[in-house]
Amino acid sequence: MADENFVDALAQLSFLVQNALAEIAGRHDLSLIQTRLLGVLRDHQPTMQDLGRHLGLDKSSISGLVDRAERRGLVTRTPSASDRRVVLVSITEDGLRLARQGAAEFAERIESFAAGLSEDDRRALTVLAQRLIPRTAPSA
Amino acid sequence: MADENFVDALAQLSFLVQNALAEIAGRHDLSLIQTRLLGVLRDHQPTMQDLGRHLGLDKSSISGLVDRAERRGLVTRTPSASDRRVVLVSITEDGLRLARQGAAEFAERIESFAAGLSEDDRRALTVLAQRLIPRTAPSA
DNA sequence: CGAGAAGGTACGTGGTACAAACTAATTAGT
DNA sequence: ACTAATTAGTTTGTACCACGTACCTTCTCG
Repeated sequence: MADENFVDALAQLSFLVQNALAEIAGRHDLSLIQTRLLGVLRDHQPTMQDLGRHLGLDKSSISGLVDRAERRGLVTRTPSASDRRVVLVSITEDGLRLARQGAAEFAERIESFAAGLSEDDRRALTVLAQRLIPRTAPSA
Repeated sequence: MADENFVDALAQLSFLVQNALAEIAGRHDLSLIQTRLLGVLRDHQPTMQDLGRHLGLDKSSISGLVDRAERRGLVTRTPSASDRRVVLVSITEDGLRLARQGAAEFAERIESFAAGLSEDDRRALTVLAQRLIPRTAPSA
């Protein structure tokens, strides 16, 4: 396939972005998955199971993930009023602050990569990227 | 920043690609990092330290990684002739086969995402992506 | 009410990553 | 040339991440 370059470019770009993400997360002593956890919790107060779906993880993995985040005071568990089996996970003030700062640093980093791109280039890249992304792609 | 969309699109795209990679690797009972290991070894016969640089890992992490891959017969260690401290890592036939097949499946998957893109779109995306990638970005 | 389904947790296993301590081989300094 | 410092790799200990399994509690449905 002459499309080797295309596939390669996307792969390298994905590593570039993920490495930036991991590096920034690490600066705050967070792993990539913990960062994603906080990212999800910024806009939702899901059940453990919801989290599993969002992050593509088994429920037992979520237990541990939330355990560790809770131990660090980034997240809290609340029993659901309507179903006593269910646990709702929320972000704390500390967690929220971390999430916001991480997001800002990430945006800044991406911008720095894109320093050589014009406004039009960025728009074009944004549109092309969005056309590749199916409806249910996981977010940060 | 009105560039929120830009950053978001790149982040989502990176997750899309990485998830595809991880899923395909998992199909062959490989982790993402093992896949990258095989990818590097396809074109090089590096020392442990070289590998650490390529993959951005500590030498102790490389030891374990190569250990596990060697146990599965995907990789071999060879002592260097010129420096008896050094170990050269090579891919085996089995490893090579796995790497090639994985790469093919990955390319196919990416193509399927890009099904809606014209030839021109792909070229444009490739060029834009390459302009974001510094010369020393890690490869698959 | 009783059987089974659903939500979470606990535990065991294995991969991943790092730092620190260690061995062996090479290179530098005098 | 001989010691001192450096370099390559491994080992060990710790922590995180992910999964499957077993288990407990709570719901739901017949």
